[in-house]
Amino acid sequence: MSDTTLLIDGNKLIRDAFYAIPDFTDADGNHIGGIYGAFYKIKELLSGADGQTFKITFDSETGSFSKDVLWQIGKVKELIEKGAVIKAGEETDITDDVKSFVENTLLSFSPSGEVKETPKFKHSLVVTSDLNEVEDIFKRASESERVSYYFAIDKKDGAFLSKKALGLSVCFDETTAYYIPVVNFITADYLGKKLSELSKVSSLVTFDIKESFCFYIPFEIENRENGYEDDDKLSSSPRCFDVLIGAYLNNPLKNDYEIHDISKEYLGIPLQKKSDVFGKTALSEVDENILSDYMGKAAFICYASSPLILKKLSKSGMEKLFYNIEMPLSYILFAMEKEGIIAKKDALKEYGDKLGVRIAELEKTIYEAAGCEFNINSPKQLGEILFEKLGLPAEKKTKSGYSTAADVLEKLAPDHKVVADVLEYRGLAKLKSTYADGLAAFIESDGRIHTSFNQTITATGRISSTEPNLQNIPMRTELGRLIRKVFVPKDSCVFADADYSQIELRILAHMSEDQGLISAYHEGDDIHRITASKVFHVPFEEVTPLQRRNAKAVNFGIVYGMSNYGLSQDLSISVSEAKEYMAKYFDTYPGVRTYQDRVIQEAKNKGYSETLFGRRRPIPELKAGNFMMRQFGERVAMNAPIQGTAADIMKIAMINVFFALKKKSLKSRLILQIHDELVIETYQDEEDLVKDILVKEMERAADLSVPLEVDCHTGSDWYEAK
DNA sequence: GGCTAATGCAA
DNA sequence: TATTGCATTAGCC
Repeated sequence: MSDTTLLIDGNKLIRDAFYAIPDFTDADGNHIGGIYGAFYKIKELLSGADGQTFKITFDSETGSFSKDVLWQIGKVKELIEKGAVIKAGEETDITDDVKSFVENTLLSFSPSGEVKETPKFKHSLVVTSDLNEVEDIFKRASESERVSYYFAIDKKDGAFLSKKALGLSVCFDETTAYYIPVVNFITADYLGKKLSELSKVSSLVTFDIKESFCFYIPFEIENRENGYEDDDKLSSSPRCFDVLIGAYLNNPLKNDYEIHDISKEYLGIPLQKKSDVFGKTALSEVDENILSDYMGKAAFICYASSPLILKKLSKSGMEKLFYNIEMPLSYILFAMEKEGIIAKKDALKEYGDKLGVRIAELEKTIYEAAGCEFNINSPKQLGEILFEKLGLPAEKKTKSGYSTAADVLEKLAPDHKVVADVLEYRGLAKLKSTYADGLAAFIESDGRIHTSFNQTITATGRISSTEPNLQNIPMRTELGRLIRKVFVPKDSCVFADADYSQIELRILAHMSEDQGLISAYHEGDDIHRITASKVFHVPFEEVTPLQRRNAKAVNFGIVYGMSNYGLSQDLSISVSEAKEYMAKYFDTYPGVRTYQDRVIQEAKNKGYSETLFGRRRPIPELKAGNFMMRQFGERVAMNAPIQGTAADIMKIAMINVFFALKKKSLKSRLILQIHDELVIETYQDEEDLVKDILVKEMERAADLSVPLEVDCHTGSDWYEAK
């Protein structure tokens, strides 16, 4: 019997159909090409299999299927169930009933009425590694105003130093994409040189340009010496264009933009996700045809989408933000990643071992107090031990059980030694796993850590840092802060560390135009003390430490759009006291309240908030039905312009500093950015010049109604320099 | 192995 | 019931 049974793998059938035929969407915009294609294929199969039985199954691996495909698989299952003449997973006779069910289902998806065909790739692909042909491709490309390219890059374990180019795709009109594998005479070096030349005469477009800077430097960067300029005079000359950065500025809320997202959003063309095409295979192991096909499509997408992305940027007034800040910054971030920072492996190990000893002691003590061994790192187990076995007073807080968060345990610690021990254990375990052991794993063959600075992640415009995150190295506790001693400059160098003094509050002063706040910044540098003096009506000299601390908390809270409750938690006071502080604050600085009301109203009207430099953050929460969501939206509306403007200013400062170093032909290099702080690995004989550049360029990055102030220190490690 | 929740580090 | 992030561990599927 089995040799006459027609076996159909439903999952594969639908996925293949999804990518094989022109896609259709229904009235709701759902992709249904896979459903249509699958039924079409079934119809074909059945018509040639009279007298046999058939069996359709849906049990093959679906883990790597895209959401669109999975959704369609679900729909097909639903349709089959509804039809009731085919049972999935069971042998079925090919009857007229079955045939007409398939036929009718197919007809219901016919591309008429509410069903419309979506756009598709039109280009043809040319693959060549022939030197003459490649030369010809670049020659013809150089006659085009706009040329897109995309590198196939292999990276071992994400290590920065292991990056290798496998090939390059190029596209300069909508008819053809080229893929040039790296073989023989076509080296990564050669391709880089061709791109460098090309960048003099054509605007180069790609996706995630930071990844390609290790193969070439665009002419506009190579040739540049001046810092940030607030103009658009360069619009007629060739400029690089990163579709990823453009798409991010247009929608900074989207999590990870990938090429298929750009394709879908701007061209309407569905493309398989990179991970669906290549899985976990290293790119160097991938089938050449599959690779070149994907690469060609990537170049085509960059070429075709860039004008649309630019148009949207212009419409939103973000063209200058894009060309004058984000694009040059991208190169600077690359240069910082490439430079990296030395981390002393032995010192890290020693530090970790020391922690390990104390951790083991604490473990023992805690097990004794608990009367049994358990996993202290598991909040579930810890909660059960503390609040059930030992019967401590519990605040049931989390979805899954007791909260064992630090603020809960801190209240119990004075009365219960075991809780104090748990807190100490937690602190040390954190330092060991995340920092001592965690950082050591990222030290590469040059003894340095090369973090990734991500430019297209945050909703507000900040940079983020990953693998490892060098923007959250401990600072507040002495033990944690000691980690910074393992970060050291190379021979003949020191670190210069410069940070803005309260940049966000100064931006608030500027944007709110509150005269009290503005004059406070002209009066002196201890803004918290000044605020305390004004809020509590006491002479500046008589402000108590408590008053200053409270004023500081309010100053910080205001930037986040804080509530009475939030302040009360932060200061461990009652909500009514917190309310009083807030009221006094707003009496002192009435412009701040007016400003907050204004930005909330504007965000409600426009649907987004905006920085001084035109960066937008959409706030859909403001239209939510849920009160809490709307409240959140209001806090975001108050915070985003401030945090975002601070990010803009820092980016401008980085461009100023980078090109000032270059103009003066200094050897010192920017290596870290921590939101309001820059670190330069500084040659000793350049120390004074570098400090001067840092302070001057950061302070002149924006012209506000209050001065921007920068503190700068040097030291022989990061601990000392900060 | 992929995903989420809880936790805690930074500005 | 404070803004923006990222990494780790457990624990579940």
